[in-house]
Amino acid sequence: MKQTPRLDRVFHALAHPARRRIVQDLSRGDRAVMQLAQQFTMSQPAVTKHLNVLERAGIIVRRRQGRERRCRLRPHALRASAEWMRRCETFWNRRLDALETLLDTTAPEDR
Amino acid sequence: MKQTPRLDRVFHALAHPARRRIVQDLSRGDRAVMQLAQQFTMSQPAVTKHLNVLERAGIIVRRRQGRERRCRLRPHALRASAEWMRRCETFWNRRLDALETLLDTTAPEDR
DNA sequence: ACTGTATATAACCATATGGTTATATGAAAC
DNA sequence: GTTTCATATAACCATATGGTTATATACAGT
Repeated sequence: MKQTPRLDRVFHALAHPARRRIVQDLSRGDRAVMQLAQQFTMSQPAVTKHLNVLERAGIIVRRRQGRERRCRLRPHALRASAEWMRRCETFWNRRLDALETLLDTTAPEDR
Repeated sequence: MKQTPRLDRVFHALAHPARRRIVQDLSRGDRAVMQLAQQFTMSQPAVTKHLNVLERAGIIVRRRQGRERRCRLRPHALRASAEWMRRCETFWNRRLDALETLLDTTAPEDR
């Protein structure tokens, strides 16, 4: 994934349980990297890599604060992906509605 | 990803543009594999692989019909993922609300 | 300046992903 | 039964992913 568009990156970022857990944690407030890393068995560099993935997806930002780097969620970044899924369901429902209408109008006696 | 839970598989499945395109196409109606493959420059086996990913995620099902195999969307499979994202936003909004309340009550003069 | 703490980077490794071509299978048509 | 069409599988390849350990960097405290 060299220069992948947002949707790719966001969905990919959310496809890993560790990253989802990070996101959920951040949805309750900002966290330093160590605070996040403590919850996992994996090494600190591994956590940093996950944070990089989330940052590239636009889901989080990191800013220095003293010697820590605090991570903050930008849930706005999830919007497009959520929209995509919603739209998909909408189409589907419209399809179901159409089917129902069809059944109602063309073959009521079959039901 | 050996025995990954649903969320992992669904998000991963949606992280590829070809697979999202397939899903969008299927949201307009069932399609045979060839019908789907024609839209892409990639080979038919590549498309089959993408369909496998979508099927393992529970997003589509395939059934024989004559010598074709028709693909059908099961948008229900997207539900859990959409919910997850929605919940994440909800937490975030609650946090913003709390912050606002805090600002209102503790330091109205700073605004 | 020196030490410790927080985080990032480098180098490495095993496995997964996404693609290819060639071939096998399954049902249809002749 | 042989051919043909639709699809899947096998074998292969390059690159990406997710992890590790060791090391570098950045700031804080003394």
